Order: sequence, then C-alpha cells, then structure tokens
Amino acid sequence: MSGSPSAAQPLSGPVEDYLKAIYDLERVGEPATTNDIALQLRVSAASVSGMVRRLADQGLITHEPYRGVRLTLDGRHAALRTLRRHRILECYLTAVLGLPWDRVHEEAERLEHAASEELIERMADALGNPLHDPHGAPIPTRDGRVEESTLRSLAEMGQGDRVRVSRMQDEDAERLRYLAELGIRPGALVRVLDRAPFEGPITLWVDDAGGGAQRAIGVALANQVFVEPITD
Amino acid sequence: MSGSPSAAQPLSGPVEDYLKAIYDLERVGEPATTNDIALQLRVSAASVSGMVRRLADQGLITHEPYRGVRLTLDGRHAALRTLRRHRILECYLTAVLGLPWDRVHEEAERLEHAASEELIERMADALGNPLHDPHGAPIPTRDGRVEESTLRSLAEMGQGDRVRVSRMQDEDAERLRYLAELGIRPGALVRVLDRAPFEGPITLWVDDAGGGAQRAIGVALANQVFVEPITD
DNA sequence: GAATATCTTTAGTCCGTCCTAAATAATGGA
DNA sequence: TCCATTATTTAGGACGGACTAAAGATATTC
Repeated sequence: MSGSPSAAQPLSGPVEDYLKAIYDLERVGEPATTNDIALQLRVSAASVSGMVRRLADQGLITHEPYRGVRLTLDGRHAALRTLRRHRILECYLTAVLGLPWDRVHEEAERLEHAASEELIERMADALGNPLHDPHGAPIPTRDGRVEESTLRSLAEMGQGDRVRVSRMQDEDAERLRYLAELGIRPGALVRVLDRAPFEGPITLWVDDAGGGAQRAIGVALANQVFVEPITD
Repeated sequence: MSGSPSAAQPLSGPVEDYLKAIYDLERVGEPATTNDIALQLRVSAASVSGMVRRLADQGLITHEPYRGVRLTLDGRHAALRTLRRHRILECYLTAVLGLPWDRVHEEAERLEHAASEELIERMADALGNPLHDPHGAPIPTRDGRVEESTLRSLAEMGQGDRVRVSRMQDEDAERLRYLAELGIRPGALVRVLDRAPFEGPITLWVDDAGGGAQRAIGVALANQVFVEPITD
C-alpha cells in the first residue's frame, strides 16, 4: 500500500526472480499460488509468504490470503523488463558469443539482474531486434508488449497430428540438449506416429535435412515441448 | 583459519569488491588499512572491520589488528580473476557493443560478479585476448599473471618532460570524459610546458592528428593520469 | 612522558532473504 | 457433516552485509 505508481526503482535480484515466476504462473489465467511460486523458485513456502508481503507492500502484486497473488501493472512491467533482458541476453550469448544453446539460460539468469537497459538495447540492436529467444520464447518489446500465444504441449497431441515446434522449456539444460539431439528444437516439423497407452512413449517422425528420423520420447519430455498444429 | 587451500568456491559480489580494493591498495607495497578500504568502497570503517574478519576466516586475507590487511595467495587469485573479468568486460563493451568509454566501468562493475568464466573467455577470444583495457590497465591472464608496472602520475612530471599516457583512473566517468576531450587518453603523447607553483595548473602540449594543442589541468586531474617517460 | 588526535575495533541494530517448526485455513472424502 | 489432508501463514532464527555510537589502540605533538 506504499508503492509509487510507476517509479521503476531498481529491484533486487530475488525480487525480479519472484516477479518473473509470478508472471509465468499467472499466464495460464489463475492467480499464482504460494506453493507454485515456492516450487518454481526452489524455495520454502514460508519464504514465499514473507516475500509476498513485501512485494504487496511495494505495490508490485496484490495478494488475497489463501487465494493467491496477481501482478499489478507495475509488477507486470517489471517482470516484462526482466524477461526482455533475459531473452535478449540468451539471443546474444548464443548468436554472437557462441555459448551452447542449453547453457545460456543459466548465464542469462545471472546477467539479467546486472545488465543496464542501455546494454540490453545495444545487444538487441546488434541482433536486429529479434522477436524470439533461442528457445522460441517471445521477447517483450521495450514498452512491455508480448505476443504470449497459448501453445499446446507436444504431449497433448494425438496420433497423426503434424506440428511445428515453436518453443521449449529452457530451465533444464540436460533435457534441452537431449531434445536437440533428437532434432526437436524450435522450428522443427514433427508428426506423431504413435502414442502408447498408459502415459507410454510417444513415437514421432522428426523432419530434418536428410529427410527425417523416427524418435520416441516419454510424456514428461513431451510436456516441455510446445507446438502449433500445421494446417496445410 | 578455516579456508580451503585453493577451492575457488563462488564469492559474493561484495566479497569480490573487497578483494579487488585490497589488491589495489596493497600494490603500492604497504598492507591495506581499514580506512583506505572504507574510503575506496564508500563504506564505514566499522563495516570494513566486520568484513575483514570474515575474509580472514575464509583464508582470503591475513589481518594484523591495527596494522592492516594482506591478501593470501587464494585472495590474490580471486582478486585477479575478478580484475580479469572486469577488464575483459570493459574491452568488450567498448569495442564490440560501442558503449561509451567513460561508462563501461560502472557497467563492468556489476557484470563482473555475474559473468561466468566461460563467457569471459569467449569475449577475450572474440577480442583477440587484449593485454590492456580501454583505460590502459593491464589484463591479468587466465592463470593470474599481471604486468603491474609501477607508473608515475602526470602530476609528478616537471617542466619539459615528455611522456606517453599509459593508463588512467577509471572510476569517475565525468573526469574521464573531460580528459578525453582534451585528448588525454591512453597512448597520447604529452609534453609538460609549465607548472604553476603552489599546486597550480599544469600546462601541457597534447599531440594529436592535427599537430597538437595546448591544455591546462589541475593537479587533482593530473593525479589520475599515469604516464611513462619517452626516452628518445 | 602526557595529552590529544586519529584509526580501528567492538557493541548493538537493521534490513533483506532465506530457513524450520508450529499454528491456522481451505478442501475433499467418508 | 466432520475428519484428514494439504496449503498457507505466523513465529522465531540465521546469516551476510551494512549502519551508528562508543570504547580501545596507536601516533603525534608539546
């Protein structure tokens, strides 16, 4: 109840992380719950309760006890600024400095709290103002707009569906690397050949330069891959 | 008395800043005093006392009460790692991203605590492993060697002396910008035309592409410029 | 050598961010 | 409807890193 309206005073690293997490959880529609935030940030639920009070005091979120948390306009803007930083950094680190695809997330996670707005904009310019990061996530604009399409995960697809991979969860480097080895990365064209029952393996045909290859992955992995159906 | 010999466990930002400051102060020979560290880091002397105990506990420095502080081998290596990061970042930010010369110091000051070793090495490679940062400071090698020449400041020069600017203090952006405007930057050739008595202005001839220009600066400014005599 | 000035350290706080353990609220079955 | 489970919050602490005020050590000067 004491936050200035649009001050954009510098926020601490942890605060930026909370806001990002809340943004992410809230995107599915429901308010973000204490527990979800705790899981996402690998922090105890009690810690989240504490931080939630502080964020609410600063006017970055609203909190209905036992119900969950929503970003205010200020909070959303702060979250989007951080997200822009993060994703521009990911682009730059892969495209210009050649850091491996699966490790840029972690690096960006640290740099996003330290890089100035100016630096980020220089990187964005150097890259030609990209619209998506290397994992397919959309990059918010300077003024806080994002095209956050609600994508379906590959795990929701049925036999015969043909889809294009548009985005993947970037937190887990090992899974990311494995999926990339199978040819599953943003832009890839995939067809579901078969789905075994009882959450069994999903058999795919993954197109590539040499025609394609048959692959099988579990549901857990498929859940990290977001796709859009091909309509042709 | 409980630090592991060469662990290189990650250090916090503040700790890295203390080690850098101590390294810098200790370079002139004497142990770094509490007060000097406090002044350099713009922190109270009491805070330094507290931190000194922690650093000593971690085996990064040795402390003789009321006498001062010295880096251990571990501490020196940590300081040099941070310094390498800082200076490579400064190079990269100016040379590749075109950040203004006088502002890279503060940007690097933040990024140096967040950038991974790998990122720094990629930047160094992209730059062709430079030996000096944009302000003329030598860049420590990966294995912790530096050519720390003991330079004289421009303020120590007398009438008629001819010198090459080799390095300048980078903390103060405004002064840096002003000196650069006068043509005083690393590499510049300068002759002392006159020194007014009682700490008065120093009149210089500064060579440049168009022949050169006469300039006058105060002692305070001249103290921030380090030079080597030209012997020819 | 005593008095004074200057440094340094200790004592006691504070804030941010985390924790565990215990208390309280909401929810879903029987 | 009441009970058990699960989610959330509160209570109470820890730690790193900063502070001010006061006390102790060293240096300087007469």
